Amino acid sequence: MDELNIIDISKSLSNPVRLNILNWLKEPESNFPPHETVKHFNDGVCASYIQEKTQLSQSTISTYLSMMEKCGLLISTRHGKWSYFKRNEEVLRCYREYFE
Amino acid sequence: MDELNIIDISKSLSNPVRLNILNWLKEPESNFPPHETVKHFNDGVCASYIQEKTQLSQSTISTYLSMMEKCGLLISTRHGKWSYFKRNEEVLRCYREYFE
DNA sequence: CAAACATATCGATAAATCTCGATATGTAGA
DNA sequence: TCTACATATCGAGATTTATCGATATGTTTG
Repeated sequence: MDELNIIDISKSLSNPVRLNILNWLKEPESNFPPHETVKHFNDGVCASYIQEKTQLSQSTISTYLSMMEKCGLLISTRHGKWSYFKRNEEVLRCYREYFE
Repeated sequence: MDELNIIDISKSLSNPVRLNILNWLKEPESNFPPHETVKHFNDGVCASYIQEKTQLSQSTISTYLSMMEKCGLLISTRHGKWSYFKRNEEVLRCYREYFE
């Protein structure tokens, strides 16, 4: 992992809401209600559930999720009209290893 | 390590100059000239050497080093009129573990 | 195709950060 | 105590980030 990515990941992690999102996604079952059309959390949690939990505006959360995806922290998957987001554990591992 | 500290550490790490400083301090011998009054790097590197290497102003680097110390990333030690800075490996370990 | 809905993008404004020069503080030595 | 020097702090302007409402895009279904 190169330095540019480390900077962008660190920027994502330097905001409490974004840090919360990353933490909530560790255990979607206990932090979010079940999805209606998808019966599992294999691809993570849909954006609207995350937005609802944060109490910030839809546009803000969409921007946050997008920047977290761009730097690699999250993986997004589109199912119909919903976008699901889950943690990218491999990128997180690389980020940790950078500081070893 | 609580969330507040994670935020402040992430902020420190989200600036390329500060990230460089942290990396340089991994190997002071190969990144800095020897000190004159102190014959080792046991307490890290003095602020003026770091400032010189970054090419930023003295006040900027002093602020950077201070914020990196406040969040725990660095340990500072005063020897006479010089302040030495070294990595705080324990805090770095806690930071890494937070994301496991 | 039209309506409904989830998400993304576009300005805009307020707040925070970056970075500096100027100045203050602390320390060593004449 | 006076000077020199290393570091810290202050105040300010430029840049970036946070966050919003409005609007655009994409998807499903009647």
